[in-house]
Amino acid sequence: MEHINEILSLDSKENTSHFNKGDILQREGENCSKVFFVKKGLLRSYTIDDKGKEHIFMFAPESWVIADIESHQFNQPAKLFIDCIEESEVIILDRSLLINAELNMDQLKKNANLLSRRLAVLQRRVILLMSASAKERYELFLETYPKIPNRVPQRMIASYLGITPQALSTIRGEITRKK
Amino acid sequence: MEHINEILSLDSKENTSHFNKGDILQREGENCSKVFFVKKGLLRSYTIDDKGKEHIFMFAPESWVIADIESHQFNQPAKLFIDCIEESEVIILDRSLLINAELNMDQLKKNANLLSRRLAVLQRRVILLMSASAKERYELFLETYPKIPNRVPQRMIASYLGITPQALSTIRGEITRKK
DNA sequence: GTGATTTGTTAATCTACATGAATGCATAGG
DNA sequence: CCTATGCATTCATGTAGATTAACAAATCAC
Repeated sequence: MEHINEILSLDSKENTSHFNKGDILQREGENCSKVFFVKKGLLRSYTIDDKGKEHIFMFAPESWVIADIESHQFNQPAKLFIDCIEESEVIILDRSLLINAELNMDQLKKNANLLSRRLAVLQRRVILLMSASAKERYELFLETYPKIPNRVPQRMIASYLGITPQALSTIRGEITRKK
Repeated sequence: MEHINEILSLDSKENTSHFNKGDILQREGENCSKVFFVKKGLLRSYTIDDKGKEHIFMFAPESWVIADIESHQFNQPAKLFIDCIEESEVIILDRSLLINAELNMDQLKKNANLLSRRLAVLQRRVILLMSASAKERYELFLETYPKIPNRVPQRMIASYLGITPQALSTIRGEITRKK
């Protein structure tokens, strides 16, 4: 998979910022057009609904890109919070760089491929949310992202799956009991 | 919004195929790498789960593009069915055209923008599926796609929202009763 | 190290939505 | 034209997962 630093041929050292666990890189409502490339560590993006409940949209481990594309595209203030689950090193880019940059053909094609991948993943996620039970979604999550669960508290996995920590705990109980 | 025929500067008449209501353009399991641009009419893509239940992934009215990006990206047989809700005129392209075509800079940038739009829409959809009630999702659907409901049976709207036709009927009852 | 906060688990209850079945209407096909 | 099939609605019942609460274990703050 192509990565944004390859695409833009970034000099990584100069552009890298360092963050501690819990540091918030973007807040809901902020006027923000940043794109975050994770060199090291683990970020997440999430919304907080009217009842104060968090809903994790995605995790971004090493070499992933994370951004609030909806807000960028519709020129709205940020809908997503983005923060650090672990101590992280992050390259922060402005979206305009990706739009206006003098990218060559090859870089543009890589970028299109990166976007297509994300689309593919989201297509799968939507279909799962509509058609699969919480247990099925959890099991598929473990298969698809086997490294994430070791680095992330259960309650965040529950939040990503769209269920409560209690429900996830029960599911985990069922799975281990069966073995 | 840029459209795929602009991007590729297609001679639309030569490439257009005609379909009747109910015609199926792609079936699950097929080895398929097509992209469909809707010149006229209305298509939809959907999965059928183990219990035989349909889950509509998207509607594609005039000037929209519809494809099974997940299957394309991961080189898998199609997961989605694609068929006609209305009599339609469709430009069928092979995905390879979009990858390998000698697109110029401008076309590539338009394509990236098109992909970003779709990502933005899917980001919103995932967040809604996780955080909003069926009623909220229905009301937002009406706001976002005000023309679709007139052209599509209720059961398909229900399927798109991830609920049963009965549940949607009850919601509609509540809404009209309040007015 | 000690108290305080966060986390994971279990259990009792509640609720949004699914399921299944019955009914009236529309549309289609012979 | 009449019958058959599909569609929307309503209602009775079932259920996955939410909510609330209680508790033990882990982590954090100082």
